[in-house]
Amino acid sequence: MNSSLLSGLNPEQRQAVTLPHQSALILAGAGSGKTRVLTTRIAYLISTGAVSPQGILAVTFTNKAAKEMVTRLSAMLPINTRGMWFGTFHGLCNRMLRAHHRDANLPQSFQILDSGDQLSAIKRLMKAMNVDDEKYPPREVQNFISSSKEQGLRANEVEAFDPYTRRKVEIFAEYDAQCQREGVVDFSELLLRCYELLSRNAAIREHYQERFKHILVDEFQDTNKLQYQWLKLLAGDKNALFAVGDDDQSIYAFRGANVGNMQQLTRDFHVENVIKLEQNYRSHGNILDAANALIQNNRNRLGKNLWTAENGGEQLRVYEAATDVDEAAFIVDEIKQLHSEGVNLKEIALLYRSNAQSRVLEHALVSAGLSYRVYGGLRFFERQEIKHALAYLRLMENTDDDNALLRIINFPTRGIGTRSIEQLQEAAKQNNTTLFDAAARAGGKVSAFVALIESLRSATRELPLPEIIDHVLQRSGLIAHYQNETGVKKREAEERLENLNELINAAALFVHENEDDSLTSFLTHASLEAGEHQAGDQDDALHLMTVHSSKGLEFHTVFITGLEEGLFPHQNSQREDGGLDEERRLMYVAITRARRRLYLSFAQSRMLHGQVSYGMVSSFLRELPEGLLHWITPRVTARNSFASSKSTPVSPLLSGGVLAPSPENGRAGEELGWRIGQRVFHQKFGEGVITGVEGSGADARVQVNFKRAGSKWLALEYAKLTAM
DNA sequence: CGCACGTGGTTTTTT
DNA sequence: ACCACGTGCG
Repeated sequence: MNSSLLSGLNPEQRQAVTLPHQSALILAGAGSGKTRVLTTRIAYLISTGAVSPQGILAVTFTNKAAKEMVTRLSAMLPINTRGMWFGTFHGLCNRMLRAHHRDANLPQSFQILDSGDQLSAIKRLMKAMNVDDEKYPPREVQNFISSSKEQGLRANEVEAFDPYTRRKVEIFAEYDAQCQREGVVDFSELLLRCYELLSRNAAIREHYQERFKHILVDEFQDTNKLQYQWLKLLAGDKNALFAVGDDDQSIYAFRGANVGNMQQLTRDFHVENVIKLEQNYRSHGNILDAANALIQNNRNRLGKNLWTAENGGEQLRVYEAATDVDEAAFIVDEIKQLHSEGVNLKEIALLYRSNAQSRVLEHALVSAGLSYRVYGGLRFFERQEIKHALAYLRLMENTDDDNALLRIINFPTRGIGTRSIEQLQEAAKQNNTTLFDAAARAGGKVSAFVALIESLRSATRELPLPEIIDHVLQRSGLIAHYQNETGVKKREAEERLENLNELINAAALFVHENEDDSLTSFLTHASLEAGEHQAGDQDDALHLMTVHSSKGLEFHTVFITGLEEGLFPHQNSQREDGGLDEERRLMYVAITRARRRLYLSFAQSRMLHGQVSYGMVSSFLRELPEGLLHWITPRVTARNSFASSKSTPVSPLLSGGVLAPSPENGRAGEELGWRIGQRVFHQKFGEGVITGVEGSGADARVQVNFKRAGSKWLALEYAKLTAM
């Protein structure tokens, strides 16, 4: 065994890496070397001869994480990583389903629907079923279907006690039937179908159980019920399930992640000792102390406390801005300062709770000439022109794919209108065939389309992948279509042409990197790895992203912005069970992204949904120990008195200006000294902010958004309000 | 067919 | 405020 593998590991990491053949739960805090432990464990198992590389199944959630593991493993051991089963849940299920497509009752070249494809399939089906899409919004139906599948439930297993749900179940059943006819599977179907394959087919199940002696799972706290069942099935009663996760970083309950799987695993697999990795190698002490203090407010934690050998470092810098624009201006100033001190822009992240918040920040950054990258936009394989190109390829591969046909039968336009398409759908239904078959029997322009697809197919049969795509792009008319764009759309079309060209490059790269360079394989790749947004790693640019997408990353300096009650924690989270705890975990994730410097900022007012809204400081900020914080803006506890607020700013201590009240509200009640944005205290309701003023004299009323009690209208004559 | 205008919604997201 | 989507007109 290569003993250098273990050098540099702390005792807990070493214990985890060198565990005997048994199932384990590794509770790995932020920055505790989780990925290192996972990959070193694999390297350890292989190099001690405990298992061959083929005997390992390593599962992650993202392709990026899977790639990272392979890269790090091959740096540790000189092994051929090809043929190893490292991948995402979806990727691995896809692999099994391709290998056993007959047993899974799927065509060999089944196609994968991404969420967008799934939604259009559902809309199309609902139209055919005459379902009122006002009463049953397609998105809701989609959620219903996906979340049912993610619980491991088929349509006939979903409990439906009311007519509304029963109808959705009917749509669910029809949808699955439609997918089956068309030879396509959606994301959750990949998992469910694979689970069913393994549970129903003993021979296949035993084959894989025999093979995968060690199953390792990353980000285990993010697994849903179905994923856990799938893992259990593969583990059987002999194999070792090595799960690494952090319950404090569980931020995906809204998409079905079930933290309870961690507890469940310890029971199901008789895990006696949960190994905790609590030493953090990322952040300075004050940052960790803040994170620890915050997360201690959560109930039902498995429990762990991060510590570091580093010193305390700086205090956390807190800034209270008058407006969102001022907040952005402050951030820009600080970034300029940091940059001049030698901190690279790419070592700085601006985090926010919701995407809409990036706008103001971007505006300020553009004006300041600072380069930045926003994460989480439209991804390469999701672009319209790419989806069109792929639809041609998919239809060539599988003519049953009605989704693909409908996308391109009239794009570029070839005179096949809604009427003709309806006739086709009618005919297909009558003869119980696919749209393509129906089209083959039609005449005129429709048959010309069929001929086009046939000719694309025969002309490209012998060509290598990039040339197939090139041919299709040319002959389908896609290229010509975008080349013919003029006027305002010219620029957009040029970009689309570039992307189409990039698709050929992507195919060339794919052929270079993959053994299986078939079209089916490439199409699968396109669905399952929608592609990182852009390369651009070498540019020195700031990172702008939601707190969610920051998970797993780290930066020298982090700005957590918009720390206002209602925004972060988000308003909508209050309604959901355990919602506030999840928001707190989100804040925990945000804090622990920072290595050296952390800024926390909030604004007294910000533009939200086209309206100025007034918020209070986030309760999360109040949960941080004062001693760790350095208030850059003076800490204000008693605000200007009530009489003076008429003509002076809400807070005279603010550096920036103050919001002008909207005219109609500004007059009303103003003579009493109350105005929008004013912070007030009420004996019964506590702290709040005035969000509306109405009437005058004895009739004057104010609307106050109370932190605890919510929004209320109060008659000024009776209510005892004090300015804060 | 394609554009213009109107309407509703607006937390987080990977596969 | 802004965007995505759908309908109706030229």
